Amino acid sequence: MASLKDVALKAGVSPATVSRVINKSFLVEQQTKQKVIKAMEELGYSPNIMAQNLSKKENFLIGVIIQDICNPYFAGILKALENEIYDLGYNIIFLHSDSNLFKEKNCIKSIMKMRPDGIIITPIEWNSENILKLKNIDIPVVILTKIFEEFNGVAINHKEGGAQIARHFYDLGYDKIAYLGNNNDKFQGFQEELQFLNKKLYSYLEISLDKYDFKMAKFLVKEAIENYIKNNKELKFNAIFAENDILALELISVLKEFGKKVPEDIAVAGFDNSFFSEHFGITTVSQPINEISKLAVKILIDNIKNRNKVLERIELTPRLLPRNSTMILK
Amino acid sequence: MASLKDVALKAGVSPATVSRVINKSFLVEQQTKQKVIKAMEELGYSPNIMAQNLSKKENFLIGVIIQDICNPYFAGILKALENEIYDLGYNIIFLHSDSNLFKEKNCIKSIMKMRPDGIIITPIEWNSENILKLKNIDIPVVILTKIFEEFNGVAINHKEGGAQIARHFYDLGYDKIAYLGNNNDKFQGFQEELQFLNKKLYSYLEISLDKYDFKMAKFLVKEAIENYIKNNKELKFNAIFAENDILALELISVLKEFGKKVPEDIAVAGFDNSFFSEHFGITTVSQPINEISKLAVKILIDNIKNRNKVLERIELTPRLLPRNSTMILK
DNA sequence: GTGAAAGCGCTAACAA
DNA sequence: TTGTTAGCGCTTTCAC
Repeated sequence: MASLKDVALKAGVSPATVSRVINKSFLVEQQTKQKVIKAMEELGYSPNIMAQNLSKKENFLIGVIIQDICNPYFAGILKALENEIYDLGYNIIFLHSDSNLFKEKNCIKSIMKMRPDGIIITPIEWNSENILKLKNIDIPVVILTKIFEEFNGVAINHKEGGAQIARHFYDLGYDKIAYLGNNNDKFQGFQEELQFLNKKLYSYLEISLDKYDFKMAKFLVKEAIENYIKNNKELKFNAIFAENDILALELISVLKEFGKKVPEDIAVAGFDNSFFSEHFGITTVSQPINEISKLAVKILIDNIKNRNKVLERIELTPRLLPRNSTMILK
Repeated sequence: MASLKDVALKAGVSPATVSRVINKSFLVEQQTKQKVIKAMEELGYSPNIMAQNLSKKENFLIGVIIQDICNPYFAGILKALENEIYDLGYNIIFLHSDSNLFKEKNCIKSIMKMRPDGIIITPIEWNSENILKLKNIDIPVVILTKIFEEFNGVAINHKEGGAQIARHFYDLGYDKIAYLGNNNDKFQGFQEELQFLNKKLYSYLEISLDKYDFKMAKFLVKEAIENYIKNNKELKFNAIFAENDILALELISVLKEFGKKVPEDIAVAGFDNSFFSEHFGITTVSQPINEISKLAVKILIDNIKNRNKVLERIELTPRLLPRNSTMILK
């Protein structure tokens, strides 16, 4: 593969001039520029970005680590981030942690090797070792979809989202209210609001974190329901909040398998407003993906350009989208 | 950020020794190795991959360009590719062309700058300029989900997939058969099989390629249906093949809006077996994503290790999955 | 088993 | 406006 030196030789100029044509072409005379461009084309020259970055301070690279690219919600975030980032002239290094803490660790390691100007990450776990490690690096980091004490972050208020579902169930008169998922902020907000309304959580169907994976959702849901039935003989709750739309989707099919009608027998609500939830009429809480992404990039770039900025933690308000899975439409 | 030199200084050894610890640690004595490792940890050292790659010939980087990451089908491919590639000790540079030829061009440009050892791409268009440009590079390329004359490639036989849908409609007795999508191999196979069965395509609802984007699917489908109605007064076909599951999904809701029942009034079939199609009971054609990805990586690595190999073009057989959207289940 | 030195492909002073 | 030179952080001969 042709190098800058080859181009210089072919064009009969110095390497520096070729470099100028690439980076600050306004500094070079029209005529020489044309010679150089011609040589580049003839050689099919493409600058070696590794070498470029080695000799520059800023390399216009932003690392993005996404948790589960098969989840349309995260795919949407990545796409929104891309749009923002490219517009600003930066490039993205995307890495996929695949909801796996070990892989996430490797993602962070890999990204650090590339010396990005900044990092945006949707972390798998609250306060995992992986994230703590990010505290001690000298590269700006923005955490997405979760808020951490000592990091920049953009997220919706998950507690409020959970609370919205609780109020929704309450308003509709459901009295045996369950939760399916992990013990997280959504769950906390859900539970606190129930308490505030003088209700108690009727059942907690746990999905253990370390096994959680998009492809396994169906299996996990089934397992959770079967466990519940083993312990309680039958499905006794009449409303259930699943921590995300994928779980909700799977839950609805599993409930059907067990002869339950949704929402007549059991109401189901999800979270995220993934693209399919509208089609399925799943009641959910919408996250403003574009706004989140836009803010994340803004904060990151601010931090890159202007170090030692104070941390920014922005919480956006989620919005309940009531649909058929909790309400019988007339 | 600490450099190899800093580590060498701190450990009291030469840079070369530090490099050996990183790459060929068996060549260095236990004791020195420990000193070096300690220094690396204390400095939080992480090798600069840009510099590493600059001085190596092979850099264990594979570029992957995906067409539409928000489409679960492509997200699944990316994930499957990742698993294969990481297992072999390579890293992935993922780029997203977003079903946009201009962006695809930039993706290719960017990837070339990184000097990957190989490239895997799901191209947007048959024979676009972008793809033709890949012919003249000295890096192995594997094309996914489409088969091109002069490239390595892995795909299902799309014509056969289309034909399967045609036979399915025929077997079920549908007589007014339509197609929604682009003029591609699926469509060709679909149409040819209809002809073979002495049927004619009843209607062709085109979705123009350059506008096609996942997020716009709903809009495009609606537009196509409205156009159809404008020209034909009412929806006259009783079975329709949408070129992928996303279109099929959107189509089903749009048809419902127009008062049609699926499949009683109109049968709908999709393509890809995206994860949601099972839940919706959408008849579809399944693509063996894992097998495709595994083969693609295998071919690519073969080509990397062993240049001047003959081209490999593998076509896998798709499989029809009949579901409720075309058949009334008893 | 280890170090010195050259070089990967590029950019960025500095000089001319 | 252009060329010369040093150097980015690493690997890799070649000596020792």
